[in-house]
Amino acid sequence: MRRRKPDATFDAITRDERKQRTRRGLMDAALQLLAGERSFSSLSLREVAKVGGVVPAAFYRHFSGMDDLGLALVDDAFHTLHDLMREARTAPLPSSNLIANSVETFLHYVQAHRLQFLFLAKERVSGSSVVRLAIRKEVRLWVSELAADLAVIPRLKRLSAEDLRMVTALVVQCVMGATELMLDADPEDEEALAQIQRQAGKQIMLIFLGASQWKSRKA
Amino acid sequence: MRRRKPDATFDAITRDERKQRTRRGLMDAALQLLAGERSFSSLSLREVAKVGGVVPAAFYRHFSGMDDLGLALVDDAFHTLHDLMREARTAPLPSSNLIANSVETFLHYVQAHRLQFLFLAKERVSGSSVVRLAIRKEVRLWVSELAADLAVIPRLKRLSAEDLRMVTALVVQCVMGATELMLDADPEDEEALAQIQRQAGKQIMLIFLGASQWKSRKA
DNA sequence: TCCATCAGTGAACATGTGTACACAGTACAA
DNA sequence: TTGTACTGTGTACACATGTTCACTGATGGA
Repeated sequence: MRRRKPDATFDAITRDERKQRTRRGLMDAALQLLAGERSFSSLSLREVAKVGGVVPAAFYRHFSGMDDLGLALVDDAFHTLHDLMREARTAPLPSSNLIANSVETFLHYVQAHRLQFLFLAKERVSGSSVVRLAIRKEVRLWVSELAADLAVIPRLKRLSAEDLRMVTALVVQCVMGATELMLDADPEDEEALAQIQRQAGKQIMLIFLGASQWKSRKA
Repeated sequence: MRRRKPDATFDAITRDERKQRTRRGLMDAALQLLAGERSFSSLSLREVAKVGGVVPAAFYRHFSGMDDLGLALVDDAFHTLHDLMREARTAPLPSSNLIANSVETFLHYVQAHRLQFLFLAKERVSGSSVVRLAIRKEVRLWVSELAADLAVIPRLKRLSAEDLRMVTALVVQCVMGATELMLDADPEDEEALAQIQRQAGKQIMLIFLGASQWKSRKA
């Protein structure tokens, strides 16, 4: 019997490894189906199983149902996002046009993980309540982290905690909006993508401009 | 045998009127089903027909399919929104805290037409491409209108057309974000709603603050 | 070597789905 | 009053769906 599979390396195919692979396959199948105009809640278990190259019943060996798959996708996507944030924090900070650079970095990242962010953008607002709440929780967490990061910027130091969070929420909203636009745009159309990126950059700069003047007006 | 309709007047039931009524019934049925955690694309024609109090086949007397119903709902919802805008334009303009007032008015309106805005918020990002594109088109139109309205504000007069649109888009994004939050919140929880409203008001004031300083920095 | 474990199979089920059709009752124009 | 147009009904069909079950065959520990 054949044990060689045309894999990258000699297959050290432990059973667990194989299981992880089909699990991943199911998740990718769902993402791929989502890439079109479908929404996660309109996907059927059988459909996902078929694209994942597995019989419906086998689906249950990995997930208890579609909701479970959804939660796994949420975890996965935010893991990706978390990686970006960590990476960005340890990178050198050219304070000259930090904002434009950050926005550019972020949106490139979105492009590179298009399907995952597409999933998040869609299900954040329309998914089953389990999935939706999971996403919202993670987004809130993200806002908190970002607020902590922004707190060290001199111009924003004077803001109260509440106002800082308000500003951060606005920034995140702006970024999410730009993300949605990018996901809706043709991924090949470089110019359109650049345009979206430019506008988002301007908007965030404007927010910071407003924020730097904020307290003085209230005081 | 048909049920009595407890209408305001004796029913002067012309046939057209009756037809409009069941058509409306189907649209309301869809909205009501959407009120839960469902998304429009996961609704079935039969389901809508049942809640609308009509047999599946009768559905086709009013819509050619679910997509058609979706488009009708988009039209309807934006008609509602358009009414608000017109109303707001003709209202007296207390320029003192115009922003806070406008935000309050808008968000109250959202509450009053909860189901329609819920539909828009969900399908804007996740629906079938026909419905989604229809919504995006209307939103762009709305941004244009709003930009024209904002162009007369003294502080914003100096902005270029492109920058004005950029600012307006940011305002709209902020409002849509607040709308989503309201739709997710418990409609009974007055305090939570007020909190969302307050934050949105602050955010928009901050945007205007930034906008009023914008050109001077570029010049 | 042997054998328990377990990812994946294939068939079966009850139910839900979109759509088509002939039909029924009635508003309305003639 | 009569006839027609038309909204809504009931039934039927072919197919998709979620979930279950007994099964198979390879893996990997003993």
